[in-house]
Amino acid sequence: MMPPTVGKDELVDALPFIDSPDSGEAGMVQQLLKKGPWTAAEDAILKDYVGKHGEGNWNAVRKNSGLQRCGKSCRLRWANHLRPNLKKGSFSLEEEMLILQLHADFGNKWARMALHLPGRTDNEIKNYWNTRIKRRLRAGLPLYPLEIQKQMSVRNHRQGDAVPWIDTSPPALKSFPQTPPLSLFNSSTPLLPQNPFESLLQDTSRGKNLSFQFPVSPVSQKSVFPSHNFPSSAQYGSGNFDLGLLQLPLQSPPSYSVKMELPSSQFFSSPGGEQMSPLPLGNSGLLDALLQQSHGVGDLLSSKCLPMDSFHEPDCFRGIQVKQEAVDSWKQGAYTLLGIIPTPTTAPTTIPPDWYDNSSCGGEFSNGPSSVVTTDDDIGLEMQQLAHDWGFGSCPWDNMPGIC
DNA sequence: AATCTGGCCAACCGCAAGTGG
DNA sequence: ACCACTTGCGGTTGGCCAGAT
Repeated sequence: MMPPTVGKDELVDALPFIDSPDSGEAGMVQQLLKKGPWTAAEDAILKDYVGKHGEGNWNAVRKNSGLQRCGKSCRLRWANHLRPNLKKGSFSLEEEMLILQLHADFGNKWARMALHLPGRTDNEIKNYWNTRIKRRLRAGLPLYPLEIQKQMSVRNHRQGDAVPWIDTSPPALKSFPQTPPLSLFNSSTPLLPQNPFESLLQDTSRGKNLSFQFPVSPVSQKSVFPSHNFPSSAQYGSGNFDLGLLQLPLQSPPSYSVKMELPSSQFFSSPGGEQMSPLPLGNSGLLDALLQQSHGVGDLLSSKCLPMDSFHEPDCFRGIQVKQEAVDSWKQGAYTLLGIIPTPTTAPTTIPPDWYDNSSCGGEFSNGPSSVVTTDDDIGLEMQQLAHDWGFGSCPWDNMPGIC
């Protein structure tokens, strides 16, 4: 195998501060090429040269100007520091927001981003971003403000292409809140005393601590994520159970995930879901979905997909139903919460077959734009057990493609 | 006062694409 | 088509500085 070709400049670059061969001609006089910070004198020489000869042909700069710098170094110095109309100083707020948007659009395409920021260089933008990333990752904050995440989600879903993946790894549990628990089935009490996603709506790009609150069964006082920390449905027991408020640091909401592994019961107030406290529609797909699911329960009841009895206990549900309206918002990039994995404690329930057709075991079932959101990754196994308990010889969905 | 740490930034490095002989 | 060279890009490194310890 032939060794890779190495450009002259790279040879030069590999030998800092020492003599290096010039221009490939054998026996040429060795020239000393300097590295490191540029001096004002060198800048002046480069400026003068480019002023007379224009940009480009950077190796000629070295040859003709007397500068002891390689062509690459000259080009970089000119592009980043000497060329006219360069902006210096910190990025303005507008520039920062534009960078966020551009990064969401392009990813780490610094040069492309720089085209949209007159006077700024790719190196500047890259440095800004890298610094920002480190800072926010350290702080456990999402890289993008919610609004941009939503836009990414919309775009990603429409285009079906990959976008820079946001780490949705489980946030570490920081603390249990002191909020008095709510009774889930106290009809006079809204399920959610406040919009738990309110903080999500804040601009998080400027260092605000981002967190949100999900009501969660105290039985499972471990963590909303990861899902396997949740107890199985049996552990919820029956009848009323209280919700605690679990405060989670949010690294980033899923950008376009169709899988939100949350305890389904947290979203259910009472049969029909009418007591779900109103949440602002349109601020996020998740909010939309929450609204939709609250309606969806009622629709499920009315369509008799599930027996009424199923709704008498919170532990009937292992998933969240969101009706067709949610599909529309999903098509616009909203998070998907569609479908339900019913696990009634008393009777088997027919799951409409078109609700699932692929996806992985338990965690997610989907049907085109729809998706079933489940509470834990073991649901497939649980469902098999339920099928057994319900008297099926085998799990009725065993033969469904993609369902294990 | 000395040391440590993190932020910031300029510059370097390696690779790939483009170009011309 | 091949090769040498140039150019551009994105990742990484290292030095400087300020604030914290």
